[in-house]
Amino acid sequence: MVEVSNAELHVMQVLWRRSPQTAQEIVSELQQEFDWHEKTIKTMLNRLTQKQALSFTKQGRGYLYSPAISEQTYQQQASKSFVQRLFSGKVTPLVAHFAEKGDLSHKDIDELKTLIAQLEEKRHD
Amino acid sequence: MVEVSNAELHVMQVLWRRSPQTAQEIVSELQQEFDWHEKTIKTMLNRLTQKQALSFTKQGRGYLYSPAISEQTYQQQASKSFVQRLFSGKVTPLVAHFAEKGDLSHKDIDELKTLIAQLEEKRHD
DNA sequence: ATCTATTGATTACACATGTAATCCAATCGG
DNA sequence: CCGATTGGATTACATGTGTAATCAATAGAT
Repeated sequence: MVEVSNAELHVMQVLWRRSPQTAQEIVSELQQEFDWHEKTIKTMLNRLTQKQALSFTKQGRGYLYSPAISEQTYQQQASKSFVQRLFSGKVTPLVAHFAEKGDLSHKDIDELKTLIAQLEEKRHD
Repeated sequence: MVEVSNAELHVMQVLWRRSPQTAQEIVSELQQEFDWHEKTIKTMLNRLTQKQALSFTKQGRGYLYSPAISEQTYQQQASKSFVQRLFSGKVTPLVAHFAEKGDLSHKDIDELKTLIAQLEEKRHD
């Protein structure tokens, strides 16, 4: 599994939202949200390409960057390993924690309910 | 928030299961599962006490270690920050990923259903 | 009482990460 | 054409982590 660090994840997220983008575009977008130096972001771009989390094509002077792994895939792998580590692979206790702390809105609960209903549907096979 | 590393988490988990325990007991238990040198485990005990994730009381030659943070608390904090990072704080998409990959058993689905039902109950307040 | 084994403390060392600065080649403005 | 700028590559450096080895004090064994 490609290991993306905390800070690097923010870079990935920019490119998951829109790609391909030039370094300069990525830098601008990230600097709206984070107090990162341009050089810092370049370093992360470099490391991410080395890890093959990003790919790029040459465009004039520089590169056009794109994600080399999809957000879906990353989320799935990361979620699975997280839930494995903390909850022995069971996702329900995690949801329960959110519930206990009142971190679930009515909307969240409704969405979960819908999701569960769909799962119950599907399990008739 | 107390930051517990990956390897250190396994040490915490041993003490969450049973505490207090001596270093020797912890080492024995961990070595059943991991190929870690005694010295390695001692280092982790040391770092965890420095981080105040573990506390200890003197007992003869050595220490008796105990968790200084509860598993509940740790799980809650870690879950929240994980879901924040990857899913903007929404837990439903995470569950959906598990669902999609068929990583939810019938039992999991039933448990989730029960949990949701309880939440719906409670929201009449 | 002395030697030895054990325990926590300190030190070690490579790799990852956060956070840049510097270097070098290509490009753009004049 | 030439100097300034820009982009990626390389280097830097502190801190965290995985994985121990060494040190020093103490408790047992003889």
